[in-house]
Amino acid sequence: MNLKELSEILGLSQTTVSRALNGYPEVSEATRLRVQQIARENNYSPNARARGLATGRASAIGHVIPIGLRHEMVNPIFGDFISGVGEVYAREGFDLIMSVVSGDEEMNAYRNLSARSSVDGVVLHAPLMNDPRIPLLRDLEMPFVVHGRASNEEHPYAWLDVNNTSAFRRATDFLLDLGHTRIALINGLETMDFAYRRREGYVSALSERGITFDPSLMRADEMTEDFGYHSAKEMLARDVAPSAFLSASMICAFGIRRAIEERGLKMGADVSVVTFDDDLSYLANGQNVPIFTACRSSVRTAGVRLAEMLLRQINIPDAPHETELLEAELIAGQSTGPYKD
Amino acid sequence: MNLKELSEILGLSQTTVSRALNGYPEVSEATRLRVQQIARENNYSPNARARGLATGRASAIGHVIPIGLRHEMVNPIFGDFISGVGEVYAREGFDLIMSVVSGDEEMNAYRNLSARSSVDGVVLHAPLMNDPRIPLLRDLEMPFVVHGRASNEEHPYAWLDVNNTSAFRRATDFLLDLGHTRIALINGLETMDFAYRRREGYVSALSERGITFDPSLMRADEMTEDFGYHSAKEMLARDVAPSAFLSASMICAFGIRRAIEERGLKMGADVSVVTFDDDLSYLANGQNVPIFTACRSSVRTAGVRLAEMLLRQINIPDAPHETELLEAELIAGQSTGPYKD
DNA sequence: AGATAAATTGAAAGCGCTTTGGGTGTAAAA
DNA sequence: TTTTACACCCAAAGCGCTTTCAATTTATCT
Repeated sequence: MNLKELSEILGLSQTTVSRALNGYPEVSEATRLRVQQIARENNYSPNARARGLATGRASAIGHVIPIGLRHEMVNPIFGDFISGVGEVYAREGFDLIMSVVSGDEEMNAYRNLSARSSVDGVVLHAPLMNDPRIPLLRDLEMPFVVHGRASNEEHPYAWLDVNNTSAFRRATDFLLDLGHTRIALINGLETMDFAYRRREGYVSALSERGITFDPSLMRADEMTEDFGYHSAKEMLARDVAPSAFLSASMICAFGIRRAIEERGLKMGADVSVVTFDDDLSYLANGQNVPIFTACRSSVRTAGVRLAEMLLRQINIPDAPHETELLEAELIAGQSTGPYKD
Repeated sequence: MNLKELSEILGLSQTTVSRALNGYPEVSEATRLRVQQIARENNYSPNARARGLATGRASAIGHVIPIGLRHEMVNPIFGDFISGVGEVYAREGFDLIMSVVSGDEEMNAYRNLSARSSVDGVVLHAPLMNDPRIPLLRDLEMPFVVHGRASNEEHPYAWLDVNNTSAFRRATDFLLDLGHTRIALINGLETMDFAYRRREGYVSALSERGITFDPSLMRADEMTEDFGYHSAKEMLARDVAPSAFLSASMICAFGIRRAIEERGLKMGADVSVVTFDDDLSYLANGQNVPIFTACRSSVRTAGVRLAEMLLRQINIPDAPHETELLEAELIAGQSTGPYKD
């Protein structure tokens, strides 16, 4: 069923039918109703490509997902984030186009989306401190929003980020207040902007209390269960072991807990753990009483906000770049307790 | 840069340029090279929508992700599965279009993709035992492949599934061989086909040894850490507690381990656990020695195969429906040991 | 009633590509 | 030399929609 057929059924021109369906005022209310009625009965929806060709808009947003060395987005937060943006796209009539490419093809993927003009804008994931994708997108004049920030980018751009620095500063303070002084940091890869900022928060909280950070208590890598486990295991085996851990993800925190319990210690009593918690739908941090004391910030909500921000930017191209900084909640759970000698 | 401009630069007709770029034989090798060269220099890629309109093919595959009551796909396996299919799409020049919709809108989402003809085919996720989406897609004459199976569907269709029944039968046998007889099943929602089949495997293994299954040892729900924890906690508190658990997902298994250790027991020694392991990139089951004894089957590989299967089906529409049944590996880890009184 | 304005509707162009159905020129065959 | 074949290239139609511009009808005003 296409416009032509539909208009023949109705005995109207394609023009009028198109107008009726798209809410233009030059069509009488009576015919509009009739058109909508018959369109529904015949299960008509305009062909997406034809409409796009005619309007010059794609009604689609691109998400480029690199795989290979950097796995960051093929990761636990991915599903929840997509569910957030996707909800907005569905509501606003946009498609979500995902390009999964090997890491070295990522820049080309953006060039391609632009050249084939298959999207109206893109969402940038997992920004690095120096992120070459940002100048590229600016060159391509492709609207974009960033989930996170790129510290060394000087021109303005639209972003939404969690205040990672303050979250980890508060988490560190929380542990310091409990009497812990040897606090380990199990971080994500520090070329990632968020990991760098978390480290900053951790280091600054320590130094404000006159504690110089101990590099041997700081590790950074991809945030797997295994990484958490092995890091904690090694540190706990030392003569002077840390009494608390700060983890960049729930998955890591599971690994840390495994190492703690394997050693016959009890999390919360003997060793404290604070983790960042992205509030994932399938990884609930306990039901009533949280398992982990955590900095919590919903990645799904971030997706919703970012999508709305991007669609606004597409509709109003020369509005100033929006930015939004979310504060994570620090929620107390069972994984922390006062320092014991 | 579009075809018209490019052909003007080259001093050729649009026809010839199009043919040169698309590998048609009616163009001399010399001009083909020249065209490709200039096209690359000018960073030309054909407009996706115009090409789609002209060819009648979308060069895109749809994935409909329901959210709301059934969260199954906004879940830990999602990222890895997408990374599998996405790799194939990228290689073959297909786009991946994702529709995130609330559960009750799912059927409409498929109708829409079809009516707007924005995809050439779809991948069906998380099939139910009676899945209304399958007859719908057949009605719409939309090519599709199913990740899993729908037990009560009688007409042939293309699918790829893990042999869930045999995997859980073998896992149960493994535990029985170790002397366990009170084995709990922590399953996914049993309206989901895979969960139903896993239960079948579990029950049949038990009955072959003359053990009638105990409904109080079987639970089914969404596979969260919390669900695993609470189920195991409750069962372990009984007078006659199970000595082994069979878990439908690593996430659940983490929760089961938590309950075990919280009770002061040791996983592997006091209580055994076998889990299904989807071989997720961020949830490695230990590095050298697996943490959990597990039925392992890579969900990423499943994605790759399914995507290839679907593209074949699109290219050769009247070929018979392909099907593929993968056997999961049963790998021995540290989470199982002989039954102790 | 006649003139003017407003409300409706249509014809046709155009979005950027592919593809059909010719053309033209050169080499091989008659 | 003329014919036939082939290699190479092009004009134009058409994919299904939106939108400009123009035409028609109906309502409003002297």
